[in-house]
Amino acid sequence: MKNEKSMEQDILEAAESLFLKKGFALTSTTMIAKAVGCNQALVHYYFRTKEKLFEAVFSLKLKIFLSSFTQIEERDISFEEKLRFKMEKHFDVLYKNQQLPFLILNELVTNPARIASIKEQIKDKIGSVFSQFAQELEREIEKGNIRPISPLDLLFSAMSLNIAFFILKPVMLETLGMDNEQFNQFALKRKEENVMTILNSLRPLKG
Amino acid sequence: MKNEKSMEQDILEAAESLFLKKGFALTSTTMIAKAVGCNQALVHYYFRTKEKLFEAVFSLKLKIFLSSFTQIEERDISFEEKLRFKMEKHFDVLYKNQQLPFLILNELVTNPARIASIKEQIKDKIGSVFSQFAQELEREIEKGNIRPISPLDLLFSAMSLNIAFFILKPVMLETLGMDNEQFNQFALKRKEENVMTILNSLRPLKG
DNA sequence: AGAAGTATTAATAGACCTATTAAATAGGAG
DNA sequence: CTCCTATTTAATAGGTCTATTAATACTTCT
Repeated sequence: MKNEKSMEQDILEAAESLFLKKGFALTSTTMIAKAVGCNQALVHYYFRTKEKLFEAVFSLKLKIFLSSFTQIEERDISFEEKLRFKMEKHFDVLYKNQQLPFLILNELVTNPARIASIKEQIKDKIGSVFSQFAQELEREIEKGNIRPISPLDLLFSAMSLNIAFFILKPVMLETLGMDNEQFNQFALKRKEENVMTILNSLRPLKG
Repeated sequence: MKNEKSMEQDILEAAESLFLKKGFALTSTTMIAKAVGCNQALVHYYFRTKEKLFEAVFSLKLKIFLSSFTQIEERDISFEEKLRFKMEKHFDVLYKNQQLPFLILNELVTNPARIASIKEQIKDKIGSVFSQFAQELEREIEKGNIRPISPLDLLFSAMSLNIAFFILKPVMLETLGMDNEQFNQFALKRKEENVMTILNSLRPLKG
């Protein structure tokens, strides 16, 4: 009947859930243990320190989060279509990990030391993906299909719209009086709206 | 020689700075006292509890933050111009209070109870401003000057671009290896880029 | 100067947290 | 059954935090 997976896995999952909800500082190993239903010392037995446990959770989540960027679209489709797919993929990943952006930001702000390790994980992959993206964008601009814009600005705008939506979720729930179901409903529309906003904004200026 | 303002004011300011940097949970009254150079008990003497001290800081900051929305543009200018001014104002307020979005979000996530009081402060003003905005937008869409879009979506997109820029500041500093000066430089360009992105995206679809 | 009030400090209670240690228990191999 | 190892628990040291209390310094008024 019971979850026979292993205590270690249970602890990891409880930790993940709590870290995502509360962040590192507000989650205690005592709370994690209580959530699992085991002794608090056991948390330390498996992961030695709270810090190490957090890293186990965090690096896993970070990989998921970055996957939406690093995947290269292989099919032979237009730049705009590629951009659309990337944004949709990005949005989907966020949708499935709604608290993740907050967690990342929270740790970035409160414990910037942690950024160093992130940087390493990101650098290589992102670098090459970005330069390819920049190249393709450049070409489109030259062809006059797209208004002049720096690749960084474009990437930033696209990411901002998606990320902000989930970051601002708690604001929305409260101020608009939504529940989770309504929010998810809204998210479906919002995904398309974000894509539209970016694609429209890229149209060349005059004619 | 010394700052003669009053200890109370000093404490408030130190608290503000620390709360903005670290958030509520990671700021201790001991740290605040140390920053001011007074005894820790004094912090409690003036503000009774850490919670009350935080509220003093927070509600003040919140008013500043909301001011960019609630101000109505009086001049007789086009809808697009109004939108441009509002976005620029919004961006400016964020620029002057760069850590504020994070603080608000942080407290919203970790202590949602606090949202209740925010809601009250927001509701009346925002409500009327929003409905006027919606009305004007509706008219522009009917005239064919702007593609169909819900006022909520538009507001959200505009806010998202601005807020995300400052929320993501720590990510940028690290991954792009910027310093504060470079970030501020980038912000100037980014303000215009955000406005452009929104305005361009609003152009009617076909012709 | 001295009394009365305010501002500030030192000391500490009580709660909770992390991490460690040592002891209890379970389950398999011989 | 017995030993061995891995898992789990109880107990606790040592730290930090908030809040309170009692004592001291500083003002002001007479």
